[in-house]
Amino acid sequence: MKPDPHSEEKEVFAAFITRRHLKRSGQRDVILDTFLRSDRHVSVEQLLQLVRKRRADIGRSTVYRTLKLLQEAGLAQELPLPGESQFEPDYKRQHHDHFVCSSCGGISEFTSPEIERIQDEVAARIGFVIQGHRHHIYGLCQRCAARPQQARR
Amino acid sequence: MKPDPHSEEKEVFAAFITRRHLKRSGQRDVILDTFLRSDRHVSVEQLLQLVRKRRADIGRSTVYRTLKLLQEAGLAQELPLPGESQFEPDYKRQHHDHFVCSSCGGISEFTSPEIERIQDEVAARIGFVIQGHRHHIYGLCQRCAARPQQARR
DNA sequence: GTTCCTGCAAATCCTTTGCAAGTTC
DNA sequence: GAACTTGCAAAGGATTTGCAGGAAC
Repeated sequence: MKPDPHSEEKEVFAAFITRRHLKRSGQRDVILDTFLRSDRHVSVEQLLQLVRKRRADIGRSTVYRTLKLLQEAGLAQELPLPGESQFEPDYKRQHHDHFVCSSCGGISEFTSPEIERIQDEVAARIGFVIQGHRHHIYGLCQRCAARPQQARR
Repeated sequence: MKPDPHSEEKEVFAAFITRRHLKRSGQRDVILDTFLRSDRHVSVEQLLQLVRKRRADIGRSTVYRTLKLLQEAGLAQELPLPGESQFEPDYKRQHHDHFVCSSCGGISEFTSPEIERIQDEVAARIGFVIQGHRHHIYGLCQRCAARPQQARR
C-alpha cells in the first residue's frame, strides 16, 4: 500500500489541533483528506458534496468551520471570487498565479519566480510585510476563446 | 472655476447611457461624481454614505445598480475581497496591483510594467485571452508592522 | 466529568429583485 | 404617454452562530 502523499499536511494539522487545545474528530479527518485530494480549487459547496460521498452525515457548517481552521493552520487559502469563495491547499506551495476563465469558470495556474521577485522588491521598498497574495487574471481560456459566439455565463 | 477633472469619464457614461437607450438621472450623476472623486477604493457602504451627504434620499439599491452600470461602461472595476467587495475607478487606468493591509484594511497600489509583460507572455503561450486582472498582496503595511503586539482585526 | 464538536435551524450579512410611484424622453 | 428609474421591502444566496445532544480527552 502506498504511503499517504499528504502525511505532512496531516501532521501539521495534528500539531495545530494540539497547540490550540482542540480535539480531533472523524469529520475533520475526512474533510482535510478530501480537501487535500481535491483538484486544487474547490468551493464550499463542491467540497461538501465530495465529503458527503464518504460520510453523508457531515453538515455544511462543519465544512465552513474546518476550512476556517485549515486557513489558520496555514493549510488552506481562500480565493475570494464574486459570488462564492474558492479554497485551495496552501502548504509549502510555491508562488503561483491564476488564470480564471470568465466563460467556463475554469482555473489554471502558472508560476513566475520573476513576478515573485518583483513583488518582494516593491514590498521591501515601502516597508510592507507580505503574508500572502492572490493574483487572478480574468479572460477566456483557449477553448472558450475558440467558440466566441456561444453564450457565456 | 476649475474644469472638471472627470469630464472624460462623464462623457463615456453619457455615451453609454445613450447607446443602451437608458436615461439620465440626478442620482446617477451624483453617484458617478462621488465615485470618481472618492479615494480610489470604496465599498458599497462607504460610497452610499458619501453619496448621502450630497443627497440623503438616495437608496442603497440605486448605488448597487449604478455601480453595475459603471462596470459595464468600463468605468469601474470590482475587487472581490473576503466579506464585501470594493470598487475602484477603471477608466484608462494603467495596470496596477494592490497591497492590502490585513491589519488596518488600507489599500495601496503599485505598478509594474514588468509584471504586465510577464502576464502577457504566459497568456499568449497558453492561448488565454486576458480581459482583466486582480493582483492583491496581503500583509502588514509599514505602520501596522511597526506595532506588532497590538490587536489586529 | 469537562471541554470541545457537530448538525440543525435560525440569524446575519451582502446583494438582487418585485413593485408602485415618480422621472425622463 | 411609453419606457426607464427609484426607494422600499421582500427575497436570495453565502456564511455564521446558538444550542442541545454527542464525542474526545
